[in-house]
Amino acid sequence: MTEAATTDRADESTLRRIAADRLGLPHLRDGQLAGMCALAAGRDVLAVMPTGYGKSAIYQAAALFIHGGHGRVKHPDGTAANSAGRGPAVVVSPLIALQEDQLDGLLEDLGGESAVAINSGRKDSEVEGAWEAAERGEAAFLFLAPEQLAKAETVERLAAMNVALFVVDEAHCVSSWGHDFRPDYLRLGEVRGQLGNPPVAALTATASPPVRDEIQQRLHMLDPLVLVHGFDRPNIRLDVVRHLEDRDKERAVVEQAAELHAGLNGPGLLYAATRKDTETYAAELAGHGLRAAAYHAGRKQSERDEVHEQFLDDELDVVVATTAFGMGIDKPNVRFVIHADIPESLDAYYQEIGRSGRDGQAASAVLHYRPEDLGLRKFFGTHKPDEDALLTVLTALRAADGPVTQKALAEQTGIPGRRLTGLLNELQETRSVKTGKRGVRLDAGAKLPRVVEHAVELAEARQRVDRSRIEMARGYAETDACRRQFLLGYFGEDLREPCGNCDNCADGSAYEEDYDDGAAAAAGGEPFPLQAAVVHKQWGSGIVMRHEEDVITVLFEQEGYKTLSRQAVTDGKLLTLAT
DNA sequence: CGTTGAGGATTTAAATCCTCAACGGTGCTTTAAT
Repeated sequence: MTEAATTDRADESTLRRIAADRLGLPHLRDGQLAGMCALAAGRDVLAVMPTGYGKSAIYQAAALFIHGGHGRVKHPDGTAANSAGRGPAVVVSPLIALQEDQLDGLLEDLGGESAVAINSGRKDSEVEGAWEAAERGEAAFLFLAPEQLAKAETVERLAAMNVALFVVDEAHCVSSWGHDFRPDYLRLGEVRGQLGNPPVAALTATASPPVRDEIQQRLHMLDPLVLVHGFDRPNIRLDVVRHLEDRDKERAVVEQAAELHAGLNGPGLLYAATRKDTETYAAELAGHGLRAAAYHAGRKQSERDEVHEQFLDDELDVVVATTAFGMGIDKPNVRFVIHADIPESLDAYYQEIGRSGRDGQAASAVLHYRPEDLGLRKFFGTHKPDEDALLTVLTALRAADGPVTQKALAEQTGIPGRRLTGLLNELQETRSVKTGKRGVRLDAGAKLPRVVEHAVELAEARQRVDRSRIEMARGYAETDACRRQFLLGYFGEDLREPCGNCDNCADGSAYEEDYDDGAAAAAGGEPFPLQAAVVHKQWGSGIVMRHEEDVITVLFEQEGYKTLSRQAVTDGKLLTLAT
């Protein structure tokens, strides 16, 4: 024990030295060193920290530590690995632009070919050069998108070089994109296995408890160290403006942008739900004399780059954007974030408003809300499984004798690769279909129509959870209580007092009808305290997320967020504390 | 689920009302045609 403790301290000082000397970080913030130590010792780490806090330093220092030969990493299955320490950290990043940013930063600090990237934006010769730098042991970091890891050759080539760490940046994408938009995100846990189960670092700026759980599960993380830091952003003022008519909302949004820009004397973001709306708002703001530009995925890459650059250089007052704008943006002086339409979840909302006030100065987040706007979010979240296609895939799997590679399956069924991945993800949820080293296979005893049915049920369950997340966003918009208490509660943080910096605190409604949690708990009157694990007769196990005067909100694993009447809970004995 | 725009019907024959279909976000990669 003592020996191990001494060694840990030695590692700690080595990591501090690496951070200071090689990454230019002489002072580490809360959680950074703990994360580095855990990773360097082979433990998985999930870091939930805002952009600019220094999440990346966690994996960077740990990777340099291992890559430099300090590693004595033991994999969770007990096998030793990386004693030579020459393999790179594989960093999965959702956007090529983010890969390039990270790469530039590392090359500035470390030089040479210490970091490389593999993506479609590079010439074949560059890609081959990157591979060779990694194979020589020169590159300590290799950046790529999850789609690259969908290619068997890529995974095989990586597996041959003793990967030091498996890093998933913007890890909330696993949960938010993996289920439809970018299905390769759901394969990362398997890929990790094929790479010999290196320690995983999952990094994200925002993730509510169920999203954290899903990240851990999908990446096959074992007993990870979960670090949550820098979550509350008290300098961001929170407001919600409710509207009945669309026209009134539109006018109010434009006026508000002009007012906030003048009042806070700085640039801001305006988020709208559709591309068309971003164009309309940008034109109207320009009519008010503001330097405004629209940003969405339908614009040319060159135009998007220009908007991005102008914004960073303070040459724009407002960027009007869809959700396409923002990931990786680290601009300190963004003074306001206005939402013309409510986002699909508070996870998305918190991430978007978190782009303001990074410098700690006063900033403002205003949500313009109409209940009707939730309809579009429901539509975006509606993806019913294609039962015929599922059956086609299952039939092909049944016909095959033993495991089939995905490539063969694609040829056989005529379903293109990406779509097939999505279908296989849905089928794998049922556990009747599994992916092994030699390919995909179907359980011998499985009844095909039953498997399809099961896959549909699971997809529907997921959709129920998504709907409940939309309902939580509605709850935020409609609450009379402190907005910050609501938001932080959603992320599992307990803010004891109303914040004093939101509209409901300002008009006093946050102090009325206040169900005093602390007092009730102290008096022994609250049988289900915040964060308590509970079991519901019908909905199974969950966690208490929120108390109000007459209702309790519980997050159920299978059903999502449910609001229960306190009366019914007390009278009907619906809930029991989990043991 | 809600908004929008086209087209037809109605009636203040030039504007208004109605119905119904279409549409709505996020990015990787690879390939074919200029």
